[in-house]
Amino acid sequence: MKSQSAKLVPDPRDSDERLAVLAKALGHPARIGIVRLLIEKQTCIGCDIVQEIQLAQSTVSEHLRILKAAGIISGEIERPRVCYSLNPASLQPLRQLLNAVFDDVAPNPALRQSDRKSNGGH
Amino acid sequence: MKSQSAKLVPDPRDSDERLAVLAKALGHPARIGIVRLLIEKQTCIGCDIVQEIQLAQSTVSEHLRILKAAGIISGEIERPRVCYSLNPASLQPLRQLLNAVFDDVAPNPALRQSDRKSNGGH
DNA sequence: ACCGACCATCGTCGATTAACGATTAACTGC
DNA sequence: GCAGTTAATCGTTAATCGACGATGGTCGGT
Repeated sequence: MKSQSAKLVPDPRDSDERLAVLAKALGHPARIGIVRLLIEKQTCIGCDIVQEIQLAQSTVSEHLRILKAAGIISGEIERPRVCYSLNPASLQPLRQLLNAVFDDVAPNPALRQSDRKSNGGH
Repeated sequence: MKSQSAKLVPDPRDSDERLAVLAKALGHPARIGIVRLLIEKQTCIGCDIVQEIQLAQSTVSEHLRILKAAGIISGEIERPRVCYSLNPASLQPLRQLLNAVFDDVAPNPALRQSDRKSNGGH
């Protein structure tokens, strides 16, 4: 038994995996388009997505499935339609990573961004 | 003639493509790990990345190539090493999209999320 | 009770990706 | 010049992805 159920020290690799799943789910133009569509219309959308994204219905359905699996969107059944909506909280980790890239080392309170780009010599 | 050289109206699909490239480049745990490593150490790193990421040198090199191709990192040759560093500006579009996901759902006063899930009738 | 709308799933195909070892290239130091 | 270090590249293999049509299931309307 490896007995790793107790997560005293959160392995960064664990987090990497989750972040990669999120990023990968966004790693396709059609899925970016779906997300953008949901940002715009905000309210849930049904088969309109198939109209907007120029792909076969089954293909769009697959993209929706991937986004759903990553937790980025959620579909609410509303017969005979399905209403999709964004799940902003799910993207929080990825957002934090990107913010960290900008703030250089933001999440670490010890390292201020006083010398952000200075990095004088090297 | 399709005459699409003049971009009077920026096609959103164009942007989708670029965003997807960025997201896809981040869509792998090893590459997330590299980015995180660069956030931490900030200063450029050489072959230490191979040490940190538990993969063969050639594999790590390939991941670095993908990140470089997406513009997320850049490598500065410093023989016999190569110094890698993050390219924060490249991630700006993706960051903006994620911020839009958060902002657009919340601050819209017209559509409160009071009946987000309730959605009684329709 | 049937038809049509909407969506998910399955199976398939080609294209792409991930990983590795082996090799090559560029430079440092002796 | 030769050996050592570090990266990039090549070639191969297995796995995954993307797209599609076809199929089936659930509801609303007539």
